[in-house]
Amino acid sequence: MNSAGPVSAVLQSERGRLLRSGTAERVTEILREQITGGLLAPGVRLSEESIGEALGVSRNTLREAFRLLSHEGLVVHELHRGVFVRVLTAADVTDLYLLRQVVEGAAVRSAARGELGTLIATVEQAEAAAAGRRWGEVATFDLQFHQELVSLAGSPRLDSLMRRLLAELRLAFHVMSHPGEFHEPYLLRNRSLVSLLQAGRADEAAAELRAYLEDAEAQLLNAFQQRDAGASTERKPQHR
Amino acid sequence: MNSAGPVSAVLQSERGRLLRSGTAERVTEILREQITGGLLAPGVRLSEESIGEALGVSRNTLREAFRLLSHEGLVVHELHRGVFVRVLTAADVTDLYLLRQVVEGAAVRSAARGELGTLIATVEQAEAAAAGRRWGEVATFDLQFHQELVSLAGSPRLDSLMRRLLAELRLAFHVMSHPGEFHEPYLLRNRSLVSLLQAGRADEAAAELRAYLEDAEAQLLNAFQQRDAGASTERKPQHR
DNA sequence: TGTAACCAATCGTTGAACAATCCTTCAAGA
DNA sequence: TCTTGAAGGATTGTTCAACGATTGGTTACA
Repeated sequence: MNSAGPVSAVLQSERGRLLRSGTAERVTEILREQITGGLLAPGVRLSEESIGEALGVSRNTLREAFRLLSHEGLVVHELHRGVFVRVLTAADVTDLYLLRQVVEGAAVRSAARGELGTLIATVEQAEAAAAGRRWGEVATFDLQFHQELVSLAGSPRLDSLMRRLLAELRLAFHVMSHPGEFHEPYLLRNRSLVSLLQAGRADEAAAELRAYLEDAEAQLLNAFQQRDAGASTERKPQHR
Repeated sequence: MNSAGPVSAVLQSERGRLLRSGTAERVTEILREQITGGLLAPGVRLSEESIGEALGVSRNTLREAFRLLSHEGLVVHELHRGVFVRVLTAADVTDLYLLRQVVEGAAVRSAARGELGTLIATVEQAEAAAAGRRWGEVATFDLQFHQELVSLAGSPRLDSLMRRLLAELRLAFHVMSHPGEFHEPYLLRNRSLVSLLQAGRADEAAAELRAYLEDAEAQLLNAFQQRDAGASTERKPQHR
């Protein structure tokens, strides 16, 4: 029983890194990265044969990965037709932002007595990236900021929910002409959000967050309206 | 265009049931039912060979189903060891109820202007089941009530989140001696919750819900403490 | 022009095979 | 007695090949 000392505790935290493996999981990660990164555009069909060959895995293993991605909402599985990178609708955006309001709102309320150090660091990284006009990083750090905000709640399930939520949201970002720059104006608001939290003004922080999300949603929906308006004139059959 | 009447709407809602097929999905449903129903007890190992043979599906198909259940948190997948029905900890219960507070709290706030008809019907079905001492049905209708409460928010993602949440929660119920009767005292509170919503007293409804969930969580945690206390004396190796 | 029949491509599922890993057992040694 | 180490069997991880089922497109025909 004395073996359950600090050594054991440290090792236990590392255990996950050892056990986690599995080709299917790794394939899932790769595909998720490609999809959220925009390399696999929404609407594209993911053929079992071609992708399996490209990654050097068998169809069965690939199918396990597809099932996971389908469960996360990043791809859509249509029977006997294959899996397609999901094409989000305006309704999806609305739904995603409703969820963000709920999740991040709850996180902010419980973040008053949290450790804000990592949050501040991320804000500064984002600002540095914006100063250097590295828009890709700006987007990454912006999303990371909100992920860390939720993690202050200390709930594993809220964390993974937020992670999936943001992954889906990245699908939506790709409809815009300049997805990276989209995030830039919100860095100031991230900064002020942290300031309010530091000052312990939780109510104001919640209000600021709500307005933040409403604005971002409106801006995204606007981009979607432009896309849908153009879709009727241009010929751009996603599929079906 | 006149064909897009009520008939079309009904058929469209049923379309999913037609298109959805796939052995893996059906296997997933069966296993999920068995697990949440308690027939496959927490800690039990799900052997690929035996279950595959019992259901008459191949190992590959079964593994796809396992991946989905693992993603839902109903089973735990350990590399090269197999999948096990999840054994929840007290921390899991706390986390699940934190999520319920967030999700159902948000739902109640947006339920004031909702249609409460189905909600009332479910309460009455639960009360009838309780009068007949059909505890299994009481539990089912109680959970259905909360599912319908969330569905008032009109968010597909919130719906599926709540569905998975309740499925996991059922895992926790099985640690109690009389899982069915556990729900009975809460039927009164479901009823009063609806009454408050009908009266448009949203704030009081939210407060009632919060207290409701706090009580249920405490009761569940109590059952878990009893289990963990007994586990140290009895020899009851779940696995490992 | 429209419809029916055909055909190629792909998915859905199965079964078998082999490697990798884990668990159990048992024996050897301190 | 306790720990360590070495088989051995059992189960999972992954691949491969096969065949039926479904889909989408193309051709032939009325």
